[in-house]
Amino acid sequence: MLSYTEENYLKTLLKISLDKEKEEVGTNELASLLSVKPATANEMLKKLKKKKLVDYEKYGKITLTKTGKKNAIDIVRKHRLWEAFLYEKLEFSWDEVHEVAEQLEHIQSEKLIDKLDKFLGHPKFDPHGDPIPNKKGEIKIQHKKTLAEVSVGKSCKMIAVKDNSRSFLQYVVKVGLGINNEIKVLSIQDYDSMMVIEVNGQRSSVSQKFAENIFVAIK
Amino acid sequence: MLSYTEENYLKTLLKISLDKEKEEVGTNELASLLSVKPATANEMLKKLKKKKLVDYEKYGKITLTKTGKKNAIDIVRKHRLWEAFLYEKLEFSWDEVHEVAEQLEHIQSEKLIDKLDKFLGHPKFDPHGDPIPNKKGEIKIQHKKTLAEVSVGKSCKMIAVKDNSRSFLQYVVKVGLGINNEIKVLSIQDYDSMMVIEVNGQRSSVSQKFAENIFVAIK
DNA sequence: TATTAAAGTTAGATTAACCTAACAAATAAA
DNA sequence: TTTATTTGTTAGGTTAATCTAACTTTAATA
Repeated sequence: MLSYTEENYLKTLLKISLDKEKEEVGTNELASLLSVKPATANEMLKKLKKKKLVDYEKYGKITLTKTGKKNAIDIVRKHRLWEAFLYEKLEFSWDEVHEVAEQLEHIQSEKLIDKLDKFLGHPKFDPHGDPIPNKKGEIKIQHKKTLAEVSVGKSCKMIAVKDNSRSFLQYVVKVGLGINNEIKVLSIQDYDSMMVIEVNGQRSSVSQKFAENIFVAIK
Repeated sequence: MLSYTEENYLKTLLKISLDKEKEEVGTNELASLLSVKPATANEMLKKLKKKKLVDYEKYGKITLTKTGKKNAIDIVRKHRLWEAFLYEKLEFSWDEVHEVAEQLEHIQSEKLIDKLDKFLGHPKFDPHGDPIPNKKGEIKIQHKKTLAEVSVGKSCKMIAVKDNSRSFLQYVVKVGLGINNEIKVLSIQDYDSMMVIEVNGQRSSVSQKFAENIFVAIK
């Protein structure tokens, strides 16, 4: 049985390795994502190594073992199923679900998750458009493009967000964006790559940083 | 903000004071209900006193303060709402809901509970027949009789159970009993108060201890 | 390549929640 | 009312997860 804390370390390690193809998981980055000091993360890594959940040598690379990864994926599955529940059944807004799911993902009951999955009709994506792993731990990987890669004059459909932070999501809402919305790229500024986009008739100017955090399907 | 552990102490203190009218909450009993040693409970009591959640003097009585009680009731509210959810929406059986709700009751999100309450249609009772406190912390107290108080030849309706342990609940199910079932008391043994009861045509012999843990409404 | 900067590690301390063992107070029994 | 038993408390120790400060290794840069 894993502690709440151990689960969070595994989850974060998985997130780093998925988010960035570069695969370079470092103690400092891990620590900063978990809001702890590097020394703390280092200690936990030793503990997780002893438990055979990560492969790790002093000053070396950090990778999840097969077991570690399965555990991490299970947590992600729980997180996303809860998000779907909050959004679809309890009328939570898009940018509110993450925080509560951070707590719910640690509830220990296989039966609960199976039943929840069934209750929701076996959803494939969470409210942010991220795929929900199945019980076996398989994830449908969709190699997604970001809004930043769309060229002037083209249209696309928003399918997910990269950043799940509340501040970002609220910004997204403010621009009038949501999952499945059509986005038209009206212009791109050469100098700083600012984009003017149109969503449901609403025009907005967005930064490159913003555009890089919106996943889209190009028509 | 209360820790998981502190919440459990408050909840248990409330349970003791409600279950038994005698009101004698002792360190040992508290400790045993929480599966910790008396020394541990004692330490926590000092901590809760400092936080003004319990009133307590050395060797004296333990009582919840107003704040402590409100906190405890909020946890009970969450617990029972989650039980109702598990039972009604996720098809958990009657005897399975308690354990999972023990975890879910600690999720911190007022909005979540409000939404859940609404989603369930503001239920007044949990699957065991226990009243769900409202948001203000008010509980509909139903001074309930137990099956042990029913006399021979009389009929009654089961409305709740006193003991929420899995073993007891499974026994209840085995006897063919459930909330709202009609029970007829066919005979009571003078010597040891064993009862023969009939439920949906099924006759069973039950001990006094069993009968004392079934709450009923007498017709 | 030698030096500096960044990243990672170790040592020693702290806090919450728990323990055992010894002691003190209150209550019940003789 | 004195003694024995139960109940409650204190002291000192453990573990998980955190910290700061000092140190070491690796990587970057001059």
